Amino acid sequence: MSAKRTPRPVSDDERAFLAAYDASAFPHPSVAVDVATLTVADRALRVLLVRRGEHPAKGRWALPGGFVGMHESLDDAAARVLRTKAGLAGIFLEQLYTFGRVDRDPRTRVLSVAYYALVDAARLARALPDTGETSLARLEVPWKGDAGGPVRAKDDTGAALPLAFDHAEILGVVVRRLRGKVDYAPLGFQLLPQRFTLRQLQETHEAILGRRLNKDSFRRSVVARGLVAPTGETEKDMPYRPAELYRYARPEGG
Amino acid sequence: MSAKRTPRPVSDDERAFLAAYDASAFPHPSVAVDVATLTVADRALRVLLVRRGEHPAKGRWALPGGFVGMHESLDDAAARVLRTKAGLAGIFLEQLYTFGRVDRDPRTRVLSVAYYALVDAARLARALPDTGETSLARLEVPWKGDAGGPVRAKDDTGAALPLAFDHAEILGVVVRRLRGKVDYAPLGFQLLPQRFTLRQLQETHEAILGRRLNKDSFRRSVVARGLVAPTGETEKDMPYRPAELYRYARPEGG
DNA sequence: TGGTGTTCTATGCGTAAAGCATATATGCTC
DNA sequence: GAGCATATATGCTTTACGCATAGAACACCA
Repeated sequence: MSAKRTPRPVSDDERAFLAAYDASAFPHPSVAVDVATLTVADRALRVLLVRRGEHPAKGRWALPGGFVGMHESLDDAAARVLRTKAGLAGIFLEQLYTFGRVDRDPRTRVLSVAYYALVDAARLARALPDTGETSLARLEVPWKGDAGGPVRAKDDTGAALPLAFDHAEILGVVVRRLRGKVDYAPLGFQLLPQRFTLRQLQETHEAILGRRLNKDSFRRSVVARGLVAPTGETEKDMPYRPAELYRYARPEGG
Repeated sequence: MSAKRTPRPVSDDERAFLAAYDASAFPHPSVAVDVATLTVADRALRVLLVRRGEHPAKGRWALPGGFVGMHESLDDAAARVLRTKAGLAGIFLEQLYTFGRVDRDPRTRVLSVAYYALVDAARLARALPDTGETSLARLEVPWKGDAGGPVRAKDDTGAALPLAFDHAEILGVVVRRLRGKVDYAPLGFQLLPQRFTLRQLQETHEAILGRRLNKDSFRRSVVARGLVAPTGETEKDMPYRPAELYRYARPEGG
């Protein structure tokens, strides 16, 4: 979304209008960004949650978030949240949806512009201090067509984590978005290290989609579309035949 | 997005926090909604624009919009704009994307939550008074892959209409969204009257996609997926063999 | 009244892709 | 070197898509 600013001639008339404009003439909702940082580990889709130490919803689990400053763009605000609250920078980050129910925050009217980020599991594990105040929750979303609705996040013991605000709804939207995009957008590569096997890529897609895929069809489709390029290397220390390592290849014109 | 509000137990501790909370502690961006109302006429995708009578961007063409009130949801605000500025109610309306560049409005920091609405051309023509202050601009968007970027809106003489703010960018996003969704979401039906011929449906899809489709494949795919049901009626007063009229049929489980 | 023109609708066929099964290859362990 | 688990390659079947052809329905016109 990096659009160039196109300077526009401003008349004296308009200049006078702008000088007289009172931005605080009537109250506006507050605006926050919330970032769902996703990864795939143990064949499951996971999301980074932080335990809230402050009111409201103190003690519950929530997506990292923060209010939007007056002089930063939405994309910049989301990147700032991701950097300061998860220690991650330079990874895939895209706007998801804006949640605007009137009573979604008990403090006051707060809109949430939700973003989602994709990282490979190893990098996320390195970035995260294991303080107990963060969790990499499993997202288990049955297929059930397009119905959607909120999602349950579980820790590794299988216990459901209580989520703050409408964050369960946000997670439902993000999973459906990923499922819709994974077939044509290079999402899986963002969830893997630079070199990966085709099996890893397939398992990543399966974790997103919540269902198994046909092995041969998946491999043929991926290589026929030129999405991946072989590196010549193979994985190491496998107790069976090692697979070739591939890398992401932009399909023509990168 | 009609999520049920789930009441949550509130502790005395939290009650005290909420009572002391100062919502105006620091400045927030203003929030507006802008609605792109789309239809298909003369085999072309068209969007409803209004000429701005006030600063800023006075005299330029813009999407109908308005600020979000403190006590209305985003969806409600978009429906209100659509009702009061275009005289339309009860039609397809969905959130598109939120635009948050810092300098996108010269007055002050204004975020725009963009929505798009779909109507059939006859209904839109009935709702619109022909005052010269509104325009049903053609959207001509070449295919050029996924690159995107701003879009040009033209009136029926082919003259380009100058757009206010970043509304050309919004139109670019909405066209790409429609192109991505039309294959699997029931968008075309929203742009047609209740009864329509398969040819009309195909031309609607072609207008959205900006390219021609294969007639036989389109018909087979649509009927095989059970998206449409024949009504038994046929069109009338055609100078050639009239086609059967169909209606939208929810694919299983409606 | 019957021919002409245009579009609708149905059918068949060749190609491409997807799903599925089978066979061979490779590297580790014992 | 035998056994094992997985990778990789090949072939077959089913399904969808693009394209061409043929008959059907209606208005128009001589």
